[in-house]
Amino acid sequence: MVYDFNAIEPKWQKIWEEKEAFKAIDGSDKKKFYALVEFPYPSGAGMHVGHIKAYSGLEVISRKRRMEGYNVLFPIGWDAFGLNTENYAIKTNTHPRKVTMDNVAHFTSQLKRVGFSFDWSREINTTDEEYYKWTQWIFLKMFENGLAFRDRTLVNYCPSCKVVLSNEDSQGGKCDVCHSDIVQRSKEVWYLRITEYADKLLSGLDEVDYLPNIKQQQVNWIGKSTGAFVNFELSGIEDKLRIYTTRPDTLFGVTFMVIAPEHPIIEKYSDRIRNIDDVNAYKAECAKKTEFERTQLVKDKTGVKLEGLTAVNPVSGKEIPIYIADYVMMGYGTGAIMAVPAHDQRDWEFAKTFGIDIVEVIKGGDIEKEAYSGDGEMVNSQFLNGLTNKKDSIAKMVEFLKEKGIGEAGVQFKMKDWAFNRQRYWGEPIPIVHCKHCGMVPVPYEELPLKLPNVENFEPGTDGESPLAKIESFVNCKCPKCGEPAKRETDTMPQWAGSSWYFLRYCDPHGTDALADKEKLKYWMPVDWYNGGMEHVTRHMIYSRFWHKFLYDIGAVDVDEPYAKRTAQGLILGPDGEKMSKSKGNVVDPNDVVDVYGADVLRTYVLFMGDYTMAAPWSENSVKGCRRFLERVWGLLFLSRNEKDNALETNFHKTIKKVSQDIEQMKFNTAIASMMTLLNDVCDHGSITTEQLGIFARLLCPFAPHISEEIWERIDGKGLCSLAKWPEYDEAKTKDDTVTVAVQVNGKLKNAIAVPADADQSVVEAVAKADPKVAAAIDGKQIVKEIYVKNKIFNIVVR
RNA sequence: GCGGGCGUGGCGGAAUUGGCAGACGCGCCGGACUUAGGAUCCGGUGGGCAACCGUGCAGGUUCAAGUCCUGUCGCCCGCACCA
Repeated sequence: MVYDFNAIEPKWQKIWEEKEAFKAIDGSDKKKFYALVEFPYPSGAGMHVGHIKAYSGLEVISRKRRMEGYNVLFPIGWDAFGLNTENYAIKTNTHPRKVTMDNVAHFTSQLKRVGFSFDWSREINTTDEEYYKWTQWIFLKMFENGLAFRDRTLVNYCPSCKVVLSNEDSQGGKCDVCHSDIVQRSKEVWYLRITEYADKLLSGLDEVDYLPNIKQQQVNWIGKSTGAFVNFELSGIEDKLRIYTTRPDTLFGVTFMVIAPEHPIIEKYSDRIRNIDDVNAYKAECAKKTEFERTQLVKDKTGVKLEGLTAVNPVSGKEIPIYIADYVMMGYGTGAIMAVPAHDQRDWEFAKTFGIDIVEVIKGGDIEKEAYSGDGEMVNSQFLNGLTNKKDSIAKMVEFLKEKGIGEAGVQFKMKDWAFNRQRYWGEPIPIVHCKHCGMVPVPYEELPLKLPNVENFEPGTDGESPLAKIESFVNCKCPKCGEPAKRETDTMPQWAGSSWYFLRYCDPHGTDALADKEKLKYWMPVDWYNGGMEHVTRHMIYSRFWHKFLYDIGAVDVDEPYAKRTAQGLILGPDGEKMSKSKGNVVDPNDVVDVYGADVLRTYVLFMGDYTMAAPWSENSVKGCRRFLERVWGLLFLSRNEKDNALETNFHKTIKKVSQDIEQMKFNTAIASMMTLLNDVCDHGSITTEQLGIFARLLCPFAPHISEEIWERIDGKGLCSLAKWPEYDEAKTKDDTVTVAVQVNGKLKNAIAVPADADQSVVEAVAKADPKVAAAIDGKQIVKEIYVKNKIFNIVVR
């Protein structure tokens, strides 16, 4: 009988929904398990199979946990604010809210067809007023605590999207949304002081179980470095030039200073700088380039010497020149460096270009050829001379600097504060009022949510001005503090705001008194297992950990790290091996696969196609292989049923063990492979017991739940297969009675022999030597050594 | 330049972490059943007639190496003049 997925899959999806089979129960006595997948951004393109793979991992684990008796929270929602929706809305002249609703409907139908075991009763949407009320609430708390502030600096600006982007959103100098080149411009915008949490974000990694590469990437992004700040005196001026260095021990080798073109000291002492015209010309040239260009194009060192402004090396007392050069960035450290050409390649190149002295202070390299950055004996460094350990020499120098009051130890982070703003319509309004008398005044908590006005024209302004600025009724308001006429902030929050706390809302999606009820949070948090894409590791993952740590500090949540465990799936590449993209036309729509093969085949294939954490190309032929597998599983129902036969007992116990263990390690491909092997064994054997069929259905259920339910029902399994008890194995019964032992002579395989399991060496030896091939190989030779690894290998070394 | 990862049949990928390389699937070859097969079932399938040779390449350690060590080449991802 043919397996009709078109009838069976919707049947079970309906039953699960009616029975609320996957509903998470707040405060249940059962052990809780909170599985989180990254909620999708409902774009107009719909889901592609990559989404299905991303959710299928924890789908399998959640289903297994339920069968193991856990109270599982496996929620889903919509990260629906954002530029893509808004751009699409503008293009099609539809309101973003309408676009969002349509996209959510489309995504929902796609997800439901696949049969994911989400608790749909907890569905959330970041654009709901009752949701973004709390996003605004958190923002106000940050404002109250000095973590949200405005500043005028150079910002990353996307001329195409017409918005300011954070560092995280403009990685590689490209806009994350439209991939246009980023330009830098000076603008006053909102920031979140994430750098204040840099150390906590770093040390928190010690207590969580993230895949090592995920941790490493966050460590690199945070980019902590330890070193020292040193204040250099300027000849004839009271002011000091403050620098940051990781190698204060090389201070005796400093022969010049370099400051960033934007360094304020230039303007301050412009009357002293004799060649100020040249300097300004250089500055102007640098300003034309983006920071990206300045850093990306590693080319010849350029710069201009400041005539009339010099510094003094605080340890040698020598007067040294100051240059401006674009290889020093205003955005890192103090925007000024002490240059040690002998031991820093960039400084070395600069010194060579400008004919500056190169003084060796660490022995070990050839500083004529290149800078030497390795370890070695300190020379030309007075009280450091003779030290060979970097740690010692740094410590000694820092101590000296501190004693003399010219410097102190310090740390720097590569991570910068989070530019938290969009000059766009489709985002959470920032709940701040600008008052002439009172300055920036927060919208009172009881007035939240500050609703996004419903307007016809939401096109962005021409010069980085938010569309909200055009809406008089929104902009003009009364100051909450003094009551005088005031103006509302018109920037909205960036894409990442709503997703920075959504996992908390799932714990209490309909609560009205707090972002989530304290008791419910206590029960569900932290997230036990979070899976998502590598592309979010240095964006969403960092942002949400930051918000959560802040909420912990103000007592809104009880644990400081939100995610106990984090894994990441690999991409699904197109059939051509390229990354799936609309422009390449290699995107596979899950609906098309479900239409032809059914949901179970799709689910099984995305997990069978390769290592879950690695990229793998889509292959329609391999999809067919999974269909064949499931159809043969279906055939088990019609195989002869011999209830007394336990010939395959070992095979079943082995498979239960393998599947159980592999799922925990996300080795879904080998879990499925072992079920295929078992199926082959059963088919070869020609009969199965009802109990065994029940075991098979339950093992398969997390992967292919529809067919499993149907089989379960037809063999009169009790209740839903999805909630039936996960099969257990008996370790003793996973062992075969006889095992094959490979026999080698001098490490070369001669034959394989069958011996009783756990046989002694004497037994194996006797059987091995009786084997003709082995006997021939050792005939007339002297046996030097015999190595026996139980149940595996017997190696005879002869001479 | 820094950080992370990968390299195994025609293809996707396995290999209990040092113990029979190529599980499982795809594809391919042969056969059966068929009016038909791009359906299904059965058998075969790393290379070589063979001894043997085979995990990017070259060494090394070991009774034994895809796995460990040294060197080297290639590819992918992230960050990038970070002082």
